[in-house]
Amino acid sequence: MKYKTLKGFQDILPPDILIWQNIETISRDVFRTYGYQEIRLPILESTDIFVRSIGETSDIVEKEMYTFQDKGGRSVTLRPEGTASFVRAYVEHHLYNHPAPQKYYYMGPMFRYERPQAYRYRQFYQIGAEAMGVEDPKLDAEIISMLTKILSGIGLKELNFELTSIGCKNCRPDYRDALKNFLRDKLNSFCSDCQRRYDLNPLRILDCKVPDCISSRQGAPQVIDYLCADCKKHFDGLRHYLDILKVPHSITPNLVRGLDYYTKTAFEVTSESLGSQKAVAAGGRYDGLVDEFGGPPTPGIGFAIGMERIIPLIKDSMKPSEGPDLFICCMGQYAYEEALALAEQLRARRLWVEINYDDSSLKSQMRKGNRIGAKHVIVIGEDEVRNEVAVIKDMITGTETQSRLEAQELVKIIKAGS
RNA sequence: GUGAGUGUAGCUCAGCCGGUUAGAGCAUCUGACUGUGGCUCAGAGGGUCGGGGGUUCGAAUCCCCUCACUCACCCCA
Repeated sequence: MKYKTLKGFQDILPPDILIWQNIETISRDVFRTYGYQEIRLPILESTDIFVRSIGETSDIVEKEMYTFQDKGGRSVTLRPEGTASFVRAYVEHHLYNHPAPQKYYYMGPMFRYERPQAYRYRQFYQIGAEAMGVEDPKLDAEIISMLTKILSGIGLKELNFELTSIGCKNCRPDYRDALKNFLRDKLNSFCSDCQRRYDLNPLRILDCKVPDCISSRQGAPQVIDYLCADCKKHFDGLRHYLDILKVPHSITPNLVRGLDYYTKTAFEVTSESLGSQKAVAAGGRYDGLVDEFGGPPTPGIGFAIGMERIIPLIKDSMKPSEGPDLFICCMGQYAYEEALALAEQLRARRLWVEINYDDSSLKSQMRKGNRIGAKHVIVIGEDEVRNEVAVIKDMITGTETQSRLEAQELVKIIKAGS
């Protein structure tokens, strides 16, 4: 094969595309009821937008970005995630001048140059939401509740909802120090990855799956115990409101986020039936990011759902089957002329109509009507054209009904049958 | 970037101790049934056996290299 998609990229074809559309429709409907409006952002941005927000030492920036020079010599990057672009747009269009909270959602592709594996692609799709301008945990609870509504609306079951607070720029350094102090003298009992993480991102040691590391980190200090008064109050408030909204959740203190901009609330939704890449959605609060982009200090919170992660979970239950409302079999030249015109009239009445295009036998045409899943088939030949009457066959029940060769009556029969 | 596994028809796979023209099921198309689908039967089309090199009289099969895919690590939606 000469040409094929790039590694980690994929075509999405029918009938799978119907599942995608279905998920998008359900999501839009939930967003609408919570007052979230769609925003469409460019896929390509200036590189420093991501470097500044995601963090220079994060894995995404260090090794996963699709970065290149455009013809003007500028460094540009295919977006690896949505929030940075969104905040850029929020500041650029002075959206902070509108009444808070400002609520937006987006859906579209993201790009990360990673080694592909199960449920992980280099171009992957996210449905994301961002809410700006409210610091109160009531908003956190609401957006999290909305996320669970979307996921359950899509039909996902048995998900784990993990929640924590990772503090703010005031209390997180204290925790980081406490953790490093705890780890310092027992570092050689950790794996080589963890020893590297010690300087780079010590919080991630808490997430390591190596058994020795798990036992060695027993008794390590937890973020939650180091939250400042403000962060603690926020976190307690969030848990209270989540209880009121009956959003089931578990506290996972060592939940680690890969992006530098998160503050306070961080959460992740996972599925055990996925394999190694099991996060289906994740998000958190980013109260310093607008500031960072040159806007007025504005709190924000958001999440993103990974399309490729949720589709395998619902593929079996969401099996769309579609076929034409009517397939027209034609015998002879006059019949084709009649059929073409008739098809147009029926399509104008919102029916999906297919006609046969070659002079194959009636049997072969019927077979085709059946194969493509037509709900009804009509045969038009010389007699039918002359008498303006034809037999329309219901392909599910097999019953035949006589009808005048005329759009209105045909529509009535077809709609009654389906 | 690291490690392991797999590459034969559109799809799922058999064939692999080397041996005539590379198979099956499903799918597609046609016919049996000259104007009525599904079931059945018959037939047809569709392959550089991932690519290159080597061993050999002879390679899908054995050896080397390479590419692609998959899974896992790292990390993440």
